[in-house]
Amino acid sequence: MKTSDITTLLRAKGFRATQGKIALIAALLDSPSPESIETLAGKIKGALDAANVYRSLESFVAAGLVRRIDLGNAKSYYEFAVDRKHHHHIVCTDCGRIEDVKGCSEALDKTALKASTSFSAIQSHSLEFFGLCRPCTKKSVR
Amino acid sequence: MKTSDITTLLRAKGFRATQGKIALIAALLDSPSPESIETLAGKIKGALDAANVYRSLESFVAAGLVRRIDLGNAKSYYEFAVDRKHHHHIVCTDCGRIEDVKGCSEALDKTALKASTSFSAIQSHSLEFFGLCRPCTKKSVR
DNA sequence: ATATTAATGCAAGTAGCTTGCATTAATATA
DNA sequence: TATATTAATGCAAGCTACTTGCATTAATAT
Ligand SMILES: [Mn+2]
Ligand SMILES: [Mn+2]
Ligand SMILES: [Zn+2]
Ligand SMILES: [Zn+2]
Repeated sequence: MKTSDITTLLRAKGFRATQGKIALIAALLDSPSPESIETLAGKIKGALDAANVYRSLESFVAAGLVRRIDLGNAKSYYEFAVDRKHHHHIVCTDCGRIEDVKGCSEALDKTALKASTSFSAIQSHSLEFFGLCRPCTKKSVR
Repeated sequence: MKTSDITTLLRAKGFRATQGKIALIAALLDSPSPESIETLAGKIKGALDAANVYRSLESFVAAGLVRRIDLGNAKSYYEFAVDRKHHHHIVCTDCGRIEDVKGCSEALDKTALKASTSFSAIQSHSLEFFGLCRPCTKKSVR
């Protein structure tokens, strides 16, 4: 995706195409897996200060450009969402590596709702796996 | 579960049966769904100060007495784990109500691991649903 | 009863995130 | 192209959830 496309995307959602927001979207596009705010801030090298990295990411989530991922470790992670379907992740408990787990059984929400006694609708879910990646498995055997 | 049983349980895991730890376990036993630390601290009325509520809960998790649940909202929730199987939760996005979702398809981990290119094992997963409970659905229609 | 040491209370510190506000820069308008 | 408008920004201060250090206390072992 070129800078001009990012500009178009931002304007389509009502944002101004600022240096900071363009750099942030570019950094997210550059990442194959969800990135921490710290990492994203590093990638954009001061194009936005910390407070505005937070502000911009949340505004992107509200606009549907980006997804916030919760990996159970107190930090928020973000991934680009446009034309990228809902999916899940595996996190290595040793080194932190994150891999996409493509796809999602449609039945999950239905089954959970059917089993529920007090809920009338399920809007979303979060499913994250925790395990050991091959490099870390080798390390621990060594 | 009586106080004497809690004492036995704590000692079996190498803990001393202190007033604070007994009160904390009792509070957890009293809760049908995961509780926030703030709520637990309230329930034990000063039997432990805040720092030791954190310390004790984490030591219980390490000992397998308690599970930490992540509901995507920056806080940790805890639920009693002994003789209570792995399961999931639905959270009401409006009022915060939490309900257990019993059971878990064994296939989840297997499917994810099979699809993965760089992981050799999956140890656990977190699956939480977000939706609207009946009372809140009614409220929003009104 | 006494010794040992896990557990505790208190205070200070940290990480991740939020908010207020004056200034700046992106866009709209002339 | 110049000017007006206001979204976006930088900076500073503040907040919440949580952690850590350490002297004291109380649960258990002897
Ligand atoms: Mn992903
Ligand atoms: Mn539960
Ligand atoms: Zn899914
Ligand atoms: Zn499960």
